[in-house]
Amino acid sequence: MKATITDVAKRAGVSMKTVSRVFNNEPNVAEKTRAHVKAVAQELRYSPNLAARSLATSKSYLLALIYDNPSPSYISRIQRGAIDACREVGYHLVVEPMYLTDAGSYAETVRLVRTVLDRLRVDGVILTPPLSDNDAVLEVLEELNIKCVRVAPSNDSAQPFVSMDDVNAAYQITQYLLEQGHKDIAFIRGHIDHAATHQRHVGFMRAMAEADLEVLDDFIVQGDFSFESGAAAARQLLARSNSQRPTAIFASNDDMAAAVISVAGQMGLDVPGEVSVCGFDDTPLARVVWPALTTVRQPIYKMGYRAAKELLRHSDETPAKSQLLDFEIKRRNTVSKIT
Amino acid sequence: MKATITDVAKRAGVSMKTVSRVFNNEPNVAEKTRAHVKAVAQELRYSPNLAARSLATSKSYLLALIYDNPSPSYISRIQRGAIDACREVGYHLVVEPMYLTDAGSYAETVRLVRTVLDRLRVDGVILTPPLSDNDAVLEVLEELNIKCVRVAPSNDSAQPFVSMDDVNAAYQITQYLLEQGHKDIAFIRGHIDHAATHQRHVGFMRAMAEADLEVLDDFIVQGDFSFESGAAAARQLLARSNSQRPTAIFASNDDMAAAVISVAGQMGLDVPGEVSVCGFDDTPLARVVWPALTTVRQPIYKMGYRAAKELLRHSDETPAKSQLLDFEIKRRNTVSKIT
DNA sequence: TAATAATTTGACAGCGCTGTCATAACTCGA
DNA sequence: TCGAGTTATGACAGCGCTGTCAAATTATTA
Repeated sequence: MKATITDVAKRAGVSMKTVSRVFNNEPNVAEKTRAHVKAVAQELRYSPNLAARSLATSKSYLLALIYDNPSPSYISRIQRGAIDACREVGYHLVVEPMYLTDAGSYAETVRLVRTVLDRLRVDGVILTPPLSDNDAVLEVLEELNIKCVRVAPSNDSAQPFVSMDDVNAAYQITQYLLEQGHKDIAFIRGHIDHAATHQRHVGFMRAMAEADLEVLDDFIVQGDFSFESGAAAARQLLARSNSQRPTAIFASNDDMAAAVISVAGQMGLDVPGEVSVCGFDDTPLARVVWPALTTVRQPIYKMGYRAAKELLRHSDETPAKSQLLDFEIKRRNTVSKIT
Repeated sequence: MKATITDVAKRAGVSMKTVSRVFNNEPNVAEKTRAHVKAVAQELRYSPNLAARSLATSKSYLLALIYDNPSPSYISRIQRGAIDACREVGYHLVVEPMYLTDAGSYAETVRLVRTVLDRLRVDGVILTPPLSDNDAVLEVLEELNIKCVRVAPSNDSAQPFVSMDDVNAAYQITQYLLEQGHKDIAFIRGHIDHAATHQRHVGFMRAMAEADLEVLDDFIVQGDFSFESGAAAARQLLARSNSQRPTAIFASNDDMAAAVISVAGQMGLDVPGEVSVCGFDDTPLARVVWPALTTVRQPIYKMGYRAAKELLRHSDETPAKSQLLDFEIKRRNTVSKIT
């Protein structure tokens, strides 16, 4: 049915091994032979069988993206980046969501990770937050001896990671608020399991401290990155009387920021006239809400790309390297100057 | 390093074949033997090697999700459904985005599909719109003899599909608008390549026709499912003077509907007081905009699940079966009664 | 030109599993 | 108790490829 390497070899009048060499770009094949084999292969529509290759080399030519993150836009950007990197070298990406809550017990999830990896024997794993900080998962990976790159982790296990400087980004966007004359700035924290939650908080506090501004306890509200939690936080913050109300709210992601805008609208408060808002992430949502959200653009696609790239690197070259990517403050229309 | 079937066989004092039988739930193994083998396998932390299995059976235990759809939320719901179905039988999902425009020429994309499938030899493919109607891709699949299930297609190639009744859904939501007393209803069409675009249009027209209402040409505006296209359409529709303006706008997806709400807000028009809006899809966005959007809930997760399930069915059972799933009208806050 | 080195090629085993088919071990009824 | 029928088990080849290592060919040098 499908042409095999043997077919090509026979037809080209060479050994299987030579065909193999050609398809793996190995050296020591005469240019003439190489061209000929390629031609024959093309003619026969031959393409190597991954399974056989995999069995022979004990590599799977597969990377896994393991995630437990409810944001489709985040995941899909990571995914896209990873796939693009995979394609450059003929790899493929298998996606494995791990919804800890769904699966019942925590231990059960770890077991699922193990099962999946045990069977597939992928050549590398990309872990997104909050899984990138999950020690149990990391342990399984180590035990199974599978390379992994973590996206935006906080703890420093030995594993390499790709990340951006969340602290600095939060610091900078807070500074921007400060420059616009805001002093009474509230902060909505993200999900407590995410490393970024703490980092962004730290960045915010640092900027405020440097400006010698005190932050009221009441102006720090815990959210969980969901729209609903943002709405609840906003209601709490905006319910105050005029003089008591923050002039700006920095929500630590876009969903929560969108909720703030929405709640403000419902309460008849003009954004950015009466209250300024910033988010974090630059999800598609940020451009879709009105007014368009001032936020931090995370290089999410690039993180996925770089993570996969790192996994795909021949490890005999330079040692694994973690990377910090650039972010960008997107000034749009939800922040006004205070005079 | 990793335990193989031979190790288990030796340790359990049986042949490899018996171990194999146990792991494939084949009959004709004594209960006692079965239990013993399982115990030994557990002890050795054995799990079968997919690649070897794949080579021996010429099945890959892999399904592919091939898509060319810019909506992360759509894709991620399909993906999730498909993965859940895969897990039930130990399969895995590899994702392969195909961005026709990115790749340059159209032919090149088809070539990419072929390359990817040629190498991976997945056991089945799920195609989402608009790829589900792409004849060139379908042809490649046929030629490679790979099973496929299409999600929400329009044309009827022989391939099975999962879908919902878009015509009927559009019909029903239009009727709902009609029941609320609206007569001047505008419709924003989706991307012209998507089958759903036409189906929803048909449903809308049917409801209007049955109510003996004429639809002005100007009240049918072409969009492309993007927020921006929805905004443009909305500006055009809402710029009219009061008496000329539609009292309701039915956008054929949520992104465009969100744009309508946003533009209305910018123009100082109250939603739903002065203009009612409905969308289609029930994306997360629908609950996040304000007021919350009245829309049609598509069973997207379920489509992914069913599509994979169909692919995974032993084809010797009943023949391939296409399925039409249920939708649901979500009445939220963007439609008001006209008196 | 012969000897040596470098390059190119191929034979063959084996990666871990399952399909086929033969054999062994049981049932059970007469 | 003996075979016929049934169930349980195993030997072995081979899926399509690559790693190893030896052989053949070509290039280089003295």
